[in-house]
Amino acid sequence: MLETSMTPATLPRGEGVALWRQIAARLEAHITAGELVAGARLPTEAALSGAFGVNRHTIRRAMEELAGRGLVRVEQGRGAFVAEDVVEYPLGSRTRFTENIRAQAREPSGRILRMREVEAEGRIAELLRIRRGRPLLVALRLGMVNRRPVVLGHHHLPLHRFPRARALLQANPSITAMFAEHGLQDYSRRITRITAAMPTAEEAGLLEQGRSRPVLLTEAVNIDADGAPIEVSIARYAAARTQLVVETP
Amino acid sequence: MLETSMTPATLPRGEGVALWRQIAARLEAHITAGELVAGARLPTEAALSGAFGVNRHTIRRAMEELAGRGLVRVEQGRGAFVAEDVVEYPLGSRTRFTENIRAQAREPSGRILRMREVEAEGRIAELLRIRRGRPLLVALRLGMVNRRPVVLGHHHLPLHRFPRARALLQANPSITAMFAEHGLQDYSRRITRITAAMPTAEEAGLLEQGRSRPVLLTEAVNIDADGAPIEVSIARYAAARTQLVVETP
DNA sequence: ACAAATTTGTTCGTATGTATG
DNA sequence: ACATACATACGAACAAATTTG
Repeated sequence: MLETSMTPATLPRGEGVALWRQIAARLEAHITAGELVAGARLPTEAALSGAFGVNRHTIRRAMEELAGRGLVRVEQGRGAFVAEDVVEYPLGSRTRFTENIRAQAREPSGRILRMREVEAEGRIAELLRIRRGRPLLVALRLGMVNRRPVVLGHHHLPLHRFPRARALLQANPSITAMFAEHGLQDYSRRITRITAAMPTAEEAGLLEQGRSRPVLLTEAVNIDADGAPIEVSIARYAAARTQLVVETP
Repeated sequence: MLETSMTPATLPRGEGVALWRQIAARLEAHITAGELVAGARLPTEAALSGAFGVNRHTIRRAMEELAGRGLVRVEQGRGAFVAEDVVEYPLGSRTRFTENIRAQAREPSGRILRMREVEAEGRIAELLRIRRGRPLLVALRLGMVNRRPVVLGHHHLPLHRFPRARALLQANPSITAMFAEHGLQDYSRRITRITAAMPTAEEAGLLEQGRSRPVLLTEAVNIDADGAPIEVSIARYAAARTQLVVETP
């Protein structure tokens, strides 16, 4: 294991390479060599500081580096883990969460966290091209890949078009399936706006990421075959685990 | 400053126009008049409530109005700021910084901050489809809109194909112009990968944004008419000022 | 690592004027 | 004339986030 292969405790000091860099490089080598598989837990900071004969701060600095580069993920009170590989999320007209994840040989899942009915207003009403005051269902959905949360999306659905949305989503947390149950076999994504932001405490918790890591923020409009908007989603992706990919043919 | 021009503390009360509306209107006038430039910080709620002689709640109600209309952005623990206009950055095959900004009736500019020659390696070599060790020019370019920095890009250019890149960029910091000078009239963007990250201190400084605000991180590959990669750029966008837009026709 | 200061966010309660039926 | 609802405005206290030392 790690302790055995890296206990050669003596790191060269004062030779121009900071200790934390050397430690980060060693840990990285272990990870890329596959000795530590994705999701595996690293030794505690205390254990590492003992093994390398350095202060815990030095270990933390190395971890920070690795976390910053997305190789490990540190969770307060739990430990440090080898980062899962990044989910690629193509943004094409036929963007489907489930299909896309399956295509990457991963296991998609989802959960509806909250649903509430509101009146359409402002920007959402405008994007959906409906009048203000029309009833909307707003579903908060957590999308997961290999059981790890990746995306938190607010889905705005016009209830006059999808009257059974609430019940259907209750039973099956797939937006696509809900559309299909309403007779909508095909839809496409028309526009996606992307920016980045810091998560709220709740968002960070749900996405299982630190408060200090950013989220990708997207606003997307889905349309039916006739070009009529059917859904507006505002989604937050754990940036450390997601890469949006735009291919232009 | 603000205090002087708006201290006429006495707002007409009981004349049919709510205090918070009057305050919102005044603040709006200051903003649209350009006395408060984009990104500038407004006085604190306490200061404003003192200046106008009203309760803090009344100020907050006015702020809420302005924030709702997107004129200001309020951040807990930090203050209220005049909203910067967001640059829309379409990610299509013909993505050109200069043209795009001009199309939004804004003034684009750019500056080459650093250039250095390196040997192609790892991922960059792979994306450019050249052998490792081939000479590359890496140009660090700061893209600005209306004189505000927006994007910081590392442009990786194969020197065997663009031997005069360095001199040309020195004279004119436009990548497109440099391509044209080498006889490349048209090129297109093939793929863009997008994620988000926190900036380093240097990046934050150059982008004139706080270290606690995220950047959009993109990796893009540009190709010539024959589909051969000609440039790989790794760019960081000030997320608060940028929206990447993907339209799918 | 910790504490202090600053600033916005939230939640009580109170009071007043206006429109409605 | 009265009751009710609603928006406006003020006050106090506390919570939460950020910055600074």
